[in-house]
Amino acid sequence: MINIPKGTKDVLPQESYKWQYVEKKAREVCRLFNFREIRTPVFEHTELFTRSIGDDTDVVKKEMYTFLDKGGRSMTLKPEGTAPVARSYVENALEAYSLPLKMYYITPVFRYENPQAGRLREHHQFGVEVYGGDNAYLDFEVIGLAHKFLSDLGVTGLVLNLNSIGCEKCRDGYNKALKEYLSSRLNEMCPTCRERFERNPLRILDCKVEGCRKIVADAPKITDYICDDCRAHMAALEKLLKDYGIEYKVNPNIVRGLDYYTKTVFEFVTTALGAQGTVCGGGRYNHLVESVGGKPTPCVGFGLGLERLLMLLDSIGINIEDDNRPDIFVISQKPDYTDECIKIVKALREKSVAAETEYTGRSLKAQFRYADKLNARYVAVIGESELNSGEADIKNLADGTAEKIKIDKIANYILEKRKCQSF
RNA sequence: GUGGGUAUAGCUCAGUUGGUUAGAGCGCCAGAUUGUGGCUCUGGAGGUCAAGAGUUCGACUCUCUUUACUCACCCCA
Repeated sequence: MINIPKGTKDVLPQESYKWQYVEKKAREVCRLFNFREIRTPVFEHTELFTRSIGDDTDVVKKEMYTFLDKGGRSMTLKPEGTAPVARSYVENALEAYSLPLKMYYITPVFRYENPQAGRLREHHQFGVEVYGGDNAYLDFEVIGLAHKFLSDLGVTGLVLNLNSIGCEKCRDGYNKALKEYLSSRLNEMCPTCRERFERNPLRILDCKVEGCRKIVADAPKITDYICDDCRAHMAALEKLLKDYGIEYKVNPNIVRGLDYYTKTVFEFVTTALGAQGTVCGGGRYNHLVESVGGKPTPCVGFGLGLERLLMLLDSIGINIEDDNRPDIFVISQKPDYTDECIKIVKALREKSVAAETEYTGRSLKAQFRYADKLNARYVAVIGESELNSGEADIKNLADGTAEKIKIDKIANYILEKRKCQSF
């Protein structure tokens, strides 16, 4: 017996409709906002990620699925969706199209981590990217898209956390101030924070250890150090969010784990999923394109975890309709009529009616039960009398009513019903 | 990488101080006077009790090891 690899999940036939629904909603909202889909490979040259995400991040240091291909090249399964888009943008000279260029993707991503609630080794992200444009309107466009997507799905209880981590200029100054403040209390802090002090002091702001949190509470705030330009950017974004009624909370402690972020960072967070509450995270990355060899091009985008979103929909109790079901199940009264049933079903399918029948010669009752399990809308029994008269009872399984219809008119009957009941 | 928890039927779980043939509910299959589903009733299939070793006359039950899963830390979606 071979098991599924740790941290991965099958999407089974009885639940795939939920994925299809969410993906369809994502594509719809992207169409409304004029974002076009981009698809990139599942694996890339390892260097793409080390250069863009940053050598020093956890993702690159310990979470990548990296392997040598048969030509001895180092390849990595994509741990996130943004860097491959940047690579493609540069490689295909997408700047030649009108900017800003707005793109989205739905893709699996891979990180070698220990799984837990809301965290997998393979998960799926819906993400959007805007290339070319540094003003807050575009940040707002991206956040607004996420907001509309989530609220169209009926998601409640998410809080939009917002912060600015400044550009490199202000971040340098802030890092200096932060380290100065922390250096005297370093021995009171947890071992990981002591390590972070050298590597990435910003991250200490995010520590959950009680002692560290107390120290961090009085630490200098990034908001006091960001430059006029970054400050104005943040203010403009906040004004837009207020003007359009999108609630948010400024959270000076949110820091993202990928080095390419500048200025705006944001997360949509819930408390309903256990420890992993970030459903959607994103921000601005104005130097990403340069880091993969392109011209300076400001960008903004987000990634949204589909597994976490589905978990959230489930916990809220949002009911998604399963529309993967037959319009009609054609029952063979006796196994003798299987050929006739197959013929009828074929004709129905030609007319765009989803039709199913019995192949294994089961009893009438078993076929009814099966049709019921499949959630078929209608059922027709085909036997001697039907074949003689050319008419069959079309039974509505939901309410048990039936109408006598000519067999060659069944498709019309169902298409007519579909029009009024919109299925 | 580090901690805690769990492992018995397809699923959710019972299983007495160690004792003979390991149970229930749901699901699946089949019947309930021979051409009509859902509800009800009856019957059936389905388990190396995670694996290995040990203690014992005897282990699902006790001990050890391994593995898997799970939750949490770190970090992220």
